[in-house]
Amino acid sequence: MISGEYLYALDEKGRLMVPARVRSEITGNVMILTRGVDRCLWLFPAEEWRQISQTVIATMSPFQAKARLIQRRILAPAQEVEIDRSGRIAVPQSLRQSAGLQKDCTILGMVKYLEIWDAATYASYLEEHEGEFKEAAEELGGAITF
Amino acid sequence: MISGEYLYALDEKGRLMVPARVRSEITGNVMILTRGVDRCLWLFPAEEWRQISQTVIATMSPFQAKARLIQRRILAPAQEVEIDRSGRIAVPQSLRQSAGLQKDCTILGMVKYLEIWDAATYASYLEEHEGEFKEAAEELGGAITF
DNA sequence: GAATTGGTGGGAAATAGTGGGAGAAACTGG
DNA sequence: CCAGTTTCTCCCACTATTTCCCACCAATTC
Repeated sequence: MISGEYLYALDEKGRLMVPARVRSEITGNVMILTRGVDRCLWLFPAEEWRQISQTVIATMSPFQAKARLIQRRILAPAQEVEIDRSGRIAVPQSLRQSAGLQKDCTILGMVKYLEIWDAATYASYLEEHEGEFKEAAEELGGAITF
Repeated sequence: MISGEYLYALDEKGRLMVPARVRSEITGNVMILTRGVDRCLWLFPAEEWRQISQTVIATMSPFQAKARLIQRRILAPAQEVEIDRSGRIAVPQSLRQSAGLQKDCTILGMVKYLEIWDAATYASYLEEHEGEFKEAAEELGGAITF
């Protein structure tokens, strides 16, 4: 169960901390980094990624346009990254660029995976979508009570 | 499992790097290069190509127009290319032209094969299809949950 | 305040990528 | 069929990047 909201800075070699809390929850020191659906990166524990990518691949043919699109946008950018002795990963140039990562990054625990956002981008995303969030909350309200 | 998104430049002799990560995943130093379905080239490990082309051929008759078309468009342009000691392939003029490769090329790992795009062409492809991608992702949501 | 854990920076070796030279092969015109 | 020219292929040398490791600083705990 990965959660928490963290702030770390990319260093000059493009490395980023994986929160200690998260490191202690996963097995091994290899994770999978790929583009997320919004302007962020997704960081998966290897096993979670295996399951998701298998599910996606199983429904895909290179001869169908939609399948190619999903594959190019989610599966293709995926790279294995190794957590070094200090608990950091190297974020490849291409991924840094696609999520617009500058220096400060917000890392979000999304239960089964992590999201990596440029801190400023994430702040404005939250602001812009606050209204939409409240609508979504209303909808859920019908199904969920405490 | 070939993945990753890479940026390399065609040099003046028309040569292009095969990413080191990919080279370490395949056996031998011969690959098959052909035209892809969108404005890109497909680069297959020899063994994968053998399987795919066999499958395609098996379902094709030279007496059917569609079959001839697929064969002309995908099978016919295929060429063996050799990876040199520095890890590059020479991209033949005709294929370079058909994918509109200028200088900077984006290479995509598509699990079983690679795609080679002109970097600018690929960037605009992604932009143009981002909306469509998000719709497709919503649909996937039905199939994939945690 | 000493010891442990978490985070940052940077040096050095290994690996990856780039450019270009030289010989081989292919093409062209006489 | 041959000589001149161009293109291709193979290989090597240089440069840039990445990776690995260690030292240090900060924060927390005992």
